[in-house]
Amino acid sequence: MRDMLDIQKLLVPDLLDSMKKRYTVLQHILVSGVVGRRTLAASIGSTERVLRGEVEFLKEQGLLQIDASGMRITEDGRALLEQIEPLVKDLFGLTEWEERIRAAFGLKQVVIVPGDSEASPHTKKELGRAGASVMRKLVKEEEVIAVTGGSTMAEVAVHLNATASMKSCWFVPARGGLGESVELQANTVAATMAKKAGGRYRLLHVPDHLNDEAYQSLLQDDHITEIFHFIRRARMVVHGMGDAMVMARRRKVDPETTASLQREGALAEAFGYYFDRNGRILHKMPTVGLRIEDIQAMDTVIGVAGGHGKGEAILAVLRHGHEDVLVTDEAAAAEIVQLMSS
Amino acid sequence: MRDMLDIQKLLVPDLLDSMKKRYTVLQHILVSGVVGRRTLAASIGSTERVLRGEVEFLKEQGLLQIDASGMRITEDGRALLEQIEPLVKDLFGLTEWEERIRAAFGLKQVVIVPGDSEASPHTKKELGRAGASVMRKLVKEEEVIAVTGGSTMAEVAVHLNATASMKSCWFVPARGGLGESVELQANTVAATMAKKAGGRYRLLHVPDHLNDEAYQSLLQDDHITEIFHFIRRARMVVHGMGDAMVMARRRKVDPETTASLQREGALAEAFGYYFDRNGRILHKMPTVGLRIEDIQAMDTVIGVAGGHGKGEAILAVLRHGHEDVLVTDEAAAAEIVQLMSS
DNA sequence: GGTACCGGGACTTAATCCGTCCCGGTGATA
DNA sequence: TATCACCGGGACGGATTAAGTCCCGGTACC
Repeated sequence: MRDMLDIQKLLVPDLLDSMKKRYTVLQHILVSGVVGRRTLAASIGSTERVLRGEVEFLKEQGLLQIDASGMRITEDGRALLEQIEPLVKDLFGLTEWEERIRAAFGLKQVVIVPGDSEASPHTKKELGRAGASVMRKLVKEEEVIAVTGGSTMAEVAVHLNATASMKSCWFVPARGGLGESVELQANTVAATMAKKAGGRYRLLHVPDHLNDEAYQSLLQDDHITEIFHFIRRARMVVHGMGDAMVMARRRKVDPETTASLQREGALAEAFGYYFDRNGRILHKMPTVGLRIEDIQAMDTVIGVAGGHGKGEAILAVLRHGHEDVLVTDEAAAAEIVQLMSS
Repeated sequence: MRDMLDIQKLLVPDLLDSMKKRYTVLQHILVSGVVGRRTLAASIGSTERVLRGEVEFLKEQGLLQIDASGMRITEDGRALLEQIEPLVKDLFGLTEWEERIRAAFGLKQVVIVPGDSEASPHTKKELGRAGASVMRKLVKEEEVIAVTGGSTMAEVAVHLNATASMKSCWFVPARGGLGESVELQANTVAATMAKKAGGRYRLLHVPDHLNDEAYQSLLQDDHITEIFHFIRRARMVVHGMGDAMVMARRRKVDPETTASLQREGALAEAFGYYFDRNGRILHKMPTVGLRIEDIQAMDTVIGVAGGHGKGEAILAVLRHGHEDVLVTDEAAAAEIVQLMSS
């Protein structure tokens, strides 16, 4: 049944909205017993005229009846409501979470796909598709888009495809990040995205963590600095999020830095920075690629991450306060919501 | 899953249409490989502009991509199509049957509810609801509506409810029909409908089958003849359909008439008449209530019947050629379609 | 190098949606 | 019993959307 809903979400998303609206109307009438149009409109938060349209439709379907004293639900309506309730919970529970998280952190948009992307490859794909879909919607012409690496971002890349705006864009890695396996590197993700989207890309072949000396000498290289500047032209960044310790290990951060991170309570990692549970950045190091001030000045910051256990990390990054869009899955969202309310 | 779709059909009736349209577009693109907008519009039978809307939507969803050489399906689109295919077959099988039966007999509308109303009480309820829904849609103000008896009609009555037009209507039995158990009698059905719909009713307390002598003496009674004339004012009749022999027995038709019916190949019964397999009326008897010429002059004739084994009878009534709307279930529809094509 | 078909932009018209206001009826209350 | 607040429904105009139609520049294939 879930499958069916997913398909409908893809094929007729606006009709699901309208289904929700009608369900809500019916639901309100059920609990109110008898209620008038204007009263109901106010309590639902709809306008009188719009509600009227819905009510007339529901009457037409025999789900509610109207007389001079107001509207009340019919037996058919009550039966339908009972039958459809689990469905609506399933469908719109996620919508409620989306809105709660969105409002709590002042985001532009939150998308939650059903399932657990850690447990199910299918959900991971869905997460990727949702991420790609958000990118498609928000991208502008002639834009530079910075992306990070990671398995989730790789999945996003796979589901991107060519649109007019995308074709005029440049894809660049947000950071060097050569520590990881090649198919998960930011460079690879940027290249894949460019290929899928019909756009162009530039790469940054530089290890992620450098000591000061090496960093300074890099800055002497004209080619490298030119790419740095190019990357900083990005107005959109799409990034994964992860557990701090897991990422430190994967990035092969040296033992003493790792120990220091641990001591300071590092919880999350995103675009090369480490965050504690309050979203404070723990670790200042010579950065290769986007700096934190670049992120802050960005038009659109899109975070994509999911899976059981990722909730805490995602929440930490959200608390840092510079995200615009979050794409996650049900498993992580459940944790986020739970942590938010505790 | 079917249940869920039925519910959705009630809340957002155009959901399936819209899904089907988009599915069809995608499907055509899949088989065509690369195809242009105008070519596709012609092959689907849609206008260019409408198709364009759908295509833009599908592009937005990442299900197809567009370049200068035409439109082609994406991997996501192909995956979705594969997932949805069995579902669509299931769903639109019924829609196709509806259209086939509708076209074959020149009906205004055919509604098929999924399931077998003989095997499942739930399907029987659905059949009733569908019948009531059709009535609601087609009824006019200040109308006289003639109804027959039977378990299906009783179910229709239960699902009727008050609308503005319905309230101004009169419900009358199409015929006397006192032979059956009281809750299935046409009189009872008419009364129930009137109560549910907020309308008024008049009854006809006369046995269904009479000999000539008794019939003539009835016509002397002013009260009775007045009701006869009232019933004949009906512009809409809603009736069940049944197996001829079963009905004859239930109506307690005398043995010699029963034998004669059997001899002549009586197959179906509807509004008191018996039909052979070609829809010819077998039996002329002094009628109490609507005469066959009344039926023929009717604006709207709605037949409601379903269940495994009823297909042949329904088909016989359809062949008689004065139906406007048929409401049936999947089990009976399957038989009808099968008999039609053989 | 020509041609036929491609997608996309633009404009107009038709239709629908929706905000707004009013009216007569009805049920509860004082 | 008189009053009043709230009921549904009718009406209407402005805004928004859908859709028919035509054109244009680009691309691919002949």
